[in-house]
This record gives sequence, structure tokens and C-alpha cells, in this order.
Amino acid sequence: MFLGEYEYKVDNKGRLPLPPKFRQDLRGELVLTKGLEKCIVMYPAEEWRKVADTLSARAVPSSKFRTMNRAMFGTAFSLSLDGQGRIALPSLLRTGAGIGDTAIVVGANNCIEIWNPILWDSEKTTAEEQLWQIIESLEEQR
Amino acid sequence: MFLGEYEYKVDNKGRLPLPPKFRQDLRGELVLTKGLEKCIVMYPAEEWRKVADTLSARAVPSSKFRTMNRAMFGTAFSLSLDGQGRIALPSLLRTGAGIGDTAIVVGANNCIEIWNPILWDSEKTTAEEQLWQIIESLEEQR
DNA sequence: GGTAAAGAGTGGGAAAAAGTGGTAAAAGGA
DNA sequence: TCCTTTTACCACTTTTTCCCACTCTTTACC
Repeated sequence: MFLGEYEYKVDNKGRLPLPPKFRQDLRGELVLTKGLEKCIVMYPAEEWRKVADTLSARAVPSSKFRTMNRAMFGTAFSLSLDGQGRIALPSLLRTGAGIGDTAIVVGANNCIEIWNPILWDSEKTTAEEQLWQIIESLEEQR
Repeated sequence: MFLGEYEYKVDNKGRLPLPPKFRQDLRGELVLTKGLEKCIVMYPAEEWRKVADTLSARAVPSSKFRTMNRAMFGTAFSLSLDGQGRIALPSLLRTGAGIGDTAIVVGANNCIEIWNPILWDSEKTTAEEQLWQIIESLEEQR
């Protein structure tokens, strides 16, 4: 389970350190994808496989299935930590998330998100505002 | 499992490099066919065999079956990587996909697609929108 | 509270790999 | 047999990756 928010520099080779607390769970293969919001989402390979299987299980027309596959697999990159606990950000994802020389690493339970600091700041604000509403609506459901 | 999106130049002999991460799984015989969308689709021979078997197993009228076979096998090319991890694009497929001196290689799970950069760009946009819709509809199901 | 030790953040250099283009040999057709 | 086309091999340049090193912060122990 990934928790917390950390700020790191991206060096001029495009490398991003990950929090020491996360490294234990990030030993093996990792999958990075473009988030639905403007960020990068990272999963341990097994976790990503679960998510992918859930989506693939959906019964959709075969043409849509092909299209969906492109978005799912085409925008995902597989990599692993280096000896210093860093990853080399794929430039396509880095550009897509608008990440420059600084990035915020956010623990999000089963995955990790990587944000542009400015964008994260505003996202966090709206997230906190909505949190109460979401919790309240959950309680009404019971 | 093929993941990610990579841009390469097609040299004046029509050769296209494939991403190093893919090469391990592309050692043997490869099958290239015309995609249903405007692109080239490439399978390792074993994967191609599976797809072909799946289609053959379905009960279709024999005339349609013959037509299907012609389209599937008649337009397919068998080839393999050269020493530098490249393939020589069959000009028929290359023309059909509208590929000039640059191509995008896209991992699509069990196969690899090869696109004209411009066409890929617009396809990717619609693919991402569609994936987003599917994820939303999944969430509504709960 | 201070000091020492361990760990984390950051940067750089060297070696390996990848991208690209070319040449020569082989194969096929005229 | 000769010419064209294709295929395999070779070579160079750039990029990436891996490993090492330094400094600063945190932690533990005295």
C-alpha cells in the first residue's frame, strides 16, 4: 500500500527517484501509463495486470476492443528501478504529464501517481474539497 | 506482452527497426498483415496461428470462409528480424498503411501495430477517449 | 543534546547498447 | 550471362544504462 506525497528533482537524464518506503514493493517489473488526469500512473506489473484484465473482460464490439487495446497497451511502458531506486521516465509520458525538472510522487493505495507540482497542487485542492462530499454520499448509500 | 509506442525512421531500403524490448519475443518467424484499420499488424508466428485457429473454429458459410481465408492468408507476409533487429516492410503493406519515411511502432498486447505518425496521432486520441468511456461505464456498474 | 554512523538525494563518467546508413555478396529475373 | 533486386553483414555515431562518488539529512546511540 503506497501512502504519502514526496517531491523530487528530475535530473538532466530524465531520472526520478522514488521514496525509499516504496522501494521494497517496487523491486520487480513496473508498468507506467498515462493517467486519466494529467499525470503518470505507475503499477507493479502484477497490479497492472489485474487492472488490464478487468477492462479486457468487458464485452465490447471487436472494433472497439481493438481501439481500447491500443489505448491500454500502446500508452503503457514497462521498466524497473535502477541501483539508486530511480526510474527513467519515458519522454512521451513525461511530456504528456507536463513534468519538467521537478515532480511529485503520490502514493495512491495500489498505484503511484507522478505529477507536475503545480498541477498536483490544484488537483489536491479540489480532491480535498470533494473528499467530504464523496464520504457523505457513501454514508447515504448504506 | 508488447507495450508502448516508439517512433523510428524507415530507411531508403524500406527497413524498420523494432524496439529492443520487443526483440526477445520476435526471434522466430513473424507474420505481417494488413490491419482492419489503416495500419500494419505484426504477430509472432505462434500468436498468428492462434488468431487464425480462433477464426477457423467459428462456423461460417463455406463461401464466406473461403473469402475470409483469402483475405487473411493472401495478404499476409512471413519474414524475420535481421541482425540489427529490423524488418523489411513489404511495399504492398507499407503503401496500404500510408507509411513514408517515419513510422510508429505500437505494442498492442499480443501483436504489434505499425502506423503512419499522423494517422496514429488521431487514432490515439479517439482510443484514449474510448477507454475513458469504458472505465466510466465500469464504475457505474457498481 | 551532541556526536557518529547510516541512509538518502543528486550528479557524473564509462561502458554498453541502440539507431542509422552503407557495402558486399547472393539470389532471381530478363 | 548480365543486370536488378534483395539480403546479410559491417561500421560509425548517438543515446541509454549501469555503476560509482560526493554531500546532506536523518537516525541512533552515547
